[in-house]
Amino acid sequence: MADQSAPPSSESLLFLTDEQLRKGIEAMFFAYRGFTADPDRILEERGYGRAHHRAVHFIHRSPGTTVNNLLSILGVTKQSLNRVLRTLIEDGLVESKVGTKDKRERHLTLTDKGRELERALSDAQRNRMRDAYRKAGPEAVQGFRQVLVAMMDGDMRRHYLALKDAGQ
Amino acid sequence: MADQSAPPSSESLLFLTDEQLRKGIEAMFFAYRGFTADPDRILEERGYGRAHHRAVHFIHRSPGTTVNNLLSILGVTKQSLNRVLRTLIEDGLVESKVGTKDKRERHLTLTDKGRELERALSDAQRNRMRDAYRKAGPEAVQGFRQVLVAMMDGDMRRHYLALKDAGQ
DNA sequence: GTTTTAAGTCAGCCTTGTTGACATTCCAAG
DNA sequence: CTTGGAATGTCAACAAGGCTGACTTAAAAC
Repeated sequence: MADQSAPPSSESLLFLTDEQLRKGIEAMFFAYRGFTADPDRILEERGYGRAHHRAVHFIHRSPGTTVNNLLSILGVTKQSLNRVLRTLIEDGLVESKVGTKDKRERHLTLTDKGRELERALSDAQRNRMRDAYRKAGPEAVQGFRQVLVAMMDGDMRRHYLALKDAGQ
Repeated sequence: MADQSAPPSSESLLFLTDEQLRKGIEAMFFAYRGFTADPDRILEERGYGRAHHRAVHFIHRSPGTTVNNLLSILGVTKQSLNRVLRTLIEDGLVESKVGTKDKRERHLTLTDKGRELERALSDAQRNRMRDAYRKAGPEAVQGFRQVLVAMMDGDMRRHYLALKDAGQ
């Protein structure tokens, strides 16, 4: 599924100067700032940080996910995640239910309050993304996603592709 | 939400469902991990962090830049930057020279040792970027950059565009 | 001569990452 | 039934790298 598109074999020469690549790197750096700017503002108002955002996002995306699964998606230690998760549970944004089949596992879901925060964050981020897409045009969107996927490490690509997708 | 599986091919109206936007957001998140993974490894070996990388990158990019200019590009406080800059100067990677015209200013340049680190970091990062570009194809590269630029905040876009560019 | 600007420094705080050690629970294999 | 190991949680300590606020020094600007 990863790469079956026509390899640029025949004219596989992309003229990629160091300067062009450098501009790509810098674009990534500056764009990521924009990407996180709106959520950061909302989070700060409510006393949370990016770590909370990430947790809320992926719990929303995969309701009932286990702590271990979340750990491997987020790529942090359980101690680090636990601190964040604990405050979210205490504040009533996340619910942790002991597994029925395997009672060692905890299944995480958002509460109404948690969904409300997720809404606010993802609305802001989607608006930014939509504006960027509109400015760049439909063809750009395709290319954007393709390059990003190609930039991921294998593990992360696997996680990315595993997320429920309502079609490209 | 019934059926949006058809890609909006070359339509000027973008059908941007929440799901599509969400996948873009997640792609950005996972890709940024890949983007920083290689430099992070190199930095760790040498006892530096991403903050050092950013400083070294932009000093290399704009030799002789002042501290104030660097501050506005990086978007951090001078106390934060100073801590990083001090270790780089102590370790002999960066040189700080009093300005000739305005003696309040310090002009920052990389030493040979600094250039060596910058080389290692940017080689790794460019290789990743080049591979991603190759996998995605030439048209994707255009779109990638366009969306990223559109995603930047105004200030950052200004900085980005101001960086010397040896042509697209 | 006063004010403003550029830079540096000190102290302290916060978030979010890390290790390491250890307790608990409980599934599953022997 | 017992035990090993997996999944989770928790405590403590630490580090990087953000932040604010207060303050100094030097030089430029007015």
